[in-house]
Amino acid sequence: MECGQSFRWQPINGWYYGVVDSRQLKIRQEKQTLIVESSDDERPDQLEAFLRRYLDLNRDLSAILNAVDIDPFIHRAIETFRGMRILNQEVWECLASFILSQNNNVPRIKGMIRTISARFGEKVTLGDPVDYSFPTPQALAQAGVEALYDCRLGYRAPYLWAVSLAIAAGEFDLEALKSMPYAEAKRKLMGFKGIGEKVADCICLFSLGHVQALPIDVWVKRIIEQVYLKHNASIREIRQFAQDYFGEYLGYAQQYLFHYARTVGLEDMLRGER
DNA sequence: TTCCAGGAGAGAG
DNA sequence: CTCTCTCATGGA
Repeated sequence: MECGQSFRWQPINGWYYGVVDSRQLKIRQEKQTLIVESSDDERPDQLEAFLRRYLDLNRDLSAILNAVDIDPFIHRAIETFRGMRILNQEVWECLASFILSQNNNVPRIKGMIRTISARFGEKVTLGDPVDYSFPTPQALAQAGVEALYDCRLGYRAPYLWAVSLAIAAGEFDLEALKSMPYAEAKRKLMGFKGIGEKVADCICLFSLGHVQALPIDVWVKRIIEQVYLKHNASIREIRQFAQDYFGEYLGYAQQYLFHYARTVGLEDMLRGER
């Protein structure tokens, strides 16, 4: 919930509160049991099916972790954070959120998303705290680019607005994206201004199920350069190495390394070498 | 004050 | 193809 995939979860005295697909969820894990409340009036079996999908619980995690547990560095990350999974997020929210993420820090990304949700989303709550659904493309398109500037999105405002317009007008089919192979979906996404290679990979990994995708941000770049290659490298070289080295579950490997470097420290990773 | 943040577009070489 | 500059904003 806190590893930088979703910007919508907040820990409040032992629970996580978040908004997913227009419902507020309140969740807590007790050993092998997940305790869940939803603001939506939905059948328990449907909610369970939804969460299994969202939390990627139907995937054999140990098989993936065994496949990428190939050196002391990632081994330490895996034993520290075993259980962390790649979420299957709603595509539109993921796309819009990572447009806002560029050249930005996590607290402010969360703030921007909170602002546009409060202004253009719908209220959803279990009581306290109140939260808001992520605004639809139609809502943002209708709001106008000036209203998005007012949300302090900076130069990202026109990027988000243009994407909202294209989707609201039916010029871009989000559903079609889901059935495309990785390379095609990525290329399609990069057609938008404001979506470059890194953001496209985030969308592919966090909402389209392409676990081979590798978002290369400043942290992943540092990790591959300093821990593995031992020299500065281009994005192309980093991607080629990582694909050859970690294989088909590259996206999962990346998330463990990324989270370890950010929370424990890159220095600690480097010291971990014998 | 200066630096940096889950980058990307535009232009130059 | 790669390199460089610039783009808002706010927290450290």
